[in-house]
Amino acid sequence: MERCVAEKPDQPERISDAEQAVMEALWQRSPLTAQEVCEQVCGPRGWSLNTVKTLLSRLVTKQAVATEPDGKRFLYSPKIARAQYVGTESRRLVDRLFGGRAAPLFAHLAQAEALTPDDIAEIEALLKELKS
Amino acid sequence: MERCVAEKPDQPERISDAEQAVMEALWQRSPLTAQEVCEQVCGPRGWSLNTVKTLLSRLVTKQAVATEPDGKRFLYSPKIARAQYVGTESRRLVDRLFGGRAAPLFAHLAQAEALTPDDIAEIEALLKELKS
DNA sequence: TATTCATGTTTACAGACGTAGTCGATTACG
DNA sequence: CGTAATCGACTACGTCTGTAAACATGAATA
Repeated sequence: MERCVAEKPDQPERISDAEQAVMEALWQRSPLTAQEVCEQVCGPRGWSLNTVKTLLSRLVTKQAVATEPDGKRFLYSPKIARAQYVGTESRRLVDRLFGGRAAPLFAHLAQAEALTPDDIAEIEALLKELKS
Repeated sequence: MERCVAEKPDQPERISDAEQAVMEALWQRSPLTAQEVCEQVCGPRGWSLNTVKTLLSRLVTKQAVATEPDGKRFLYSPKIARAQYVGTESRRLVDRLFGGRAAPLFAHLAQAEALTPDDIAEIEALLKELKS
């Protein structure tokens, strides 16, 4: 009887810090096996393959990555785009810290000398484009 | 013998989401009693006074708020400035998501129509100032 | 075929977090 | 003085995270 199992607009489960590292690997290239993901991240983070496998399955549960069987193993690929992730995360920050307005964030970055002259130039260019 | 107990540059403990709500109250006005903090936040978040008290003590442990005894109760005040908190948090985001460069964050916000014309005007003004 | 290897699945476990109840001391009130 | 209200301290407990070990299973190999 297929009773409505799909609850669509399930706001995407948060992706944790460690999980993000795995996502980054997949966003860079995919599909990958757990092994291959490990090759990308185990070194830098000092993780074991097991850790990566755990993170991958959690990400599958969270619907953030998809699996496709390939012989005895799985190939993993991201199911959400990096841009989307970046979007919700930065929005979260802007909401939490700046009452939802982006200008104060910008002001803060500027003040905190977090903006290099290059950044500033780049942003100016963007602004010009926005106004056209 | 005073064996180096002070470990100074103890990178400031993360402040959680719920804890931040308490901090916001204290940043707005301080010192406050637990009671008063609750008056600010319990309503909106549907918390009990106990919850606030727990959060306050966790914040004290984290060295994020200071206590000053006042008769039988305590007065709480922030020990870290909001600007500092905002600073580390936004830096975290920029690092995690944009490889530490602020321009891409800006670009993203712009693209995601998260920038109102007002924002844009404001940012232009800021830029002008930065360049002077 | 018996063993080893690779791989996904299950279980583990400590620490952080959200949310709050309980306890013990102090104070205020009747 | 006895009792209720207040307040901080301690305890609780389920979930999420970081990090992995143990297990099951099928494939490769000796």
